[in-house]
Amino acid sequence: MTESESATVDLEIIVQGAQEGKKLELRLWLRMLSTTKLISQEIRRRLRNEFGATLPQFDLMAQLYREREGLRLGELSKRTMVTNGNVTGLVERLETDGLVLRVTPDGDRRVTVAKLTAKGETLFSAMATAHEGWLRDMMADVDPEIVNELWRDIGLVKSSVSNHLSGADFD
Amino acid sequence: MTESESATVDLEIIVQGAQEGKKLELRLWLRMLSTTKLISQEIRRRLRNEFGATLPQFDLMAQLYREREGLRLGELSKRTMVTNGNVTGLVERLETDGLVLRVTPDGDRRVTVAKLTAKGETLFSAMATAHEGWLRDMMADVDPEIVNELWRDIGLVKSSVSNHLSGADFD
DNA sequence: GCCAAACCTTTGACATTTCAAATATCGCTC
DNA sequence: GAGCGATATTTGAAATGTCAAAGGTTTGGC
Repeated sequence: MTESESATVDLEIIVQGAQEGKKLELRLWLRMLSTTKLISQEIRRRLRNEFGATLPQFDLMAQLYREREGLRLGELSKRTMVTNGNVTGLVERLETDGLVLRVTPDGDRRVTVAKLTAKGETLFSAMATAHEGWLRDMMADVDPEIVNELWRDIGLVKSSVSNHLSGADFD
Repeated sequence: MTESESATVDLEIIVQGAQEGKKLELRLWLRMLSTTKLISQEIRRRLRNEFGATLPQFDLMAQLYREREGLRLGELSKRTMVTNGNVTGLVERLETDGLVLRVTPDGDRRVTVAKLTAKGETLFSAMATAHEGWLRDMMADVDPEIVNELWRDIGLVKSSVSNHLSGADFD
């Protein structure tokens, strides 16, 4: 029935020779990537089954939920880490579904501001509650202390990566 | 250098109220996700600029590089965590580029086996070397001890998640 | 006021992604 | 040896994703 046959897949197979103390970073990366994919797929499946929504839509609405006055599309693009062109279509579809509203402010006609509708706020609120529970469940076997450490240490990775990007990625 | 002001996008904004000891799992997830996106985008950019390849193509070739005799498409699908239908198109394009070969074994005509060509092996070998270096560079500021810990602890997360999937997904 | 540079969004071409349904083949039972 | 269920891949529709180029708008220098 499910399309994915058996899913404890292992992207990490690529490495295999890394246990000798070399390629630690590659090994970590592959495990991060496969774990993230696993969690994403689970969340996507549940969002779809229980709310008929997609993960990118959820991500976008999450940003708008925090900014009730709405956000410019460029700002949405930065916060969701999605390209401008992509945001255009995403917002378009959400507007069709009546979850998001698009407005052009008087001051600057280059700008489009997206904003959650009442319907959008209601839906997102429900999804967010469920979403948080799913994550708690999925990570139930992990000691909260470890969760905390991971949060802190992944922050170190994020900082390091941010400081070693090739493309000009600055504000 | 904290990532807060300089360009490092922040999916984590969704949380904000989590620092009080609640929603630890959500907070971790958002940081994992944003970090993974950041690294993925950097790798994608470099693969594109330096090799004219895409990340999914690289992932797929990585699996084939480890199995010189080739892999069935279903097996490729599992290992790359990509759906069957997706693998079809991916392999199709790689074959067009002369990097991969498709063969139907005599024994079972339902099956398609994909295999790297000599050209594919040469290209992947170069990409893999570069790829490993990129990761080492990006994580250069992180203590190797921490990298090791992260690898181990993310393994705990992965296990926990695997044991709490809704779809029947076991090996 | 004018114009060039900068800014914001959209568009278009293409690749990737999922899901569900369709195809094709194999294995087994009778 | 006909057919049924299981297996393996492909196909098709819709959404997401990147990138580059094109469209409007605004701004600043003159």
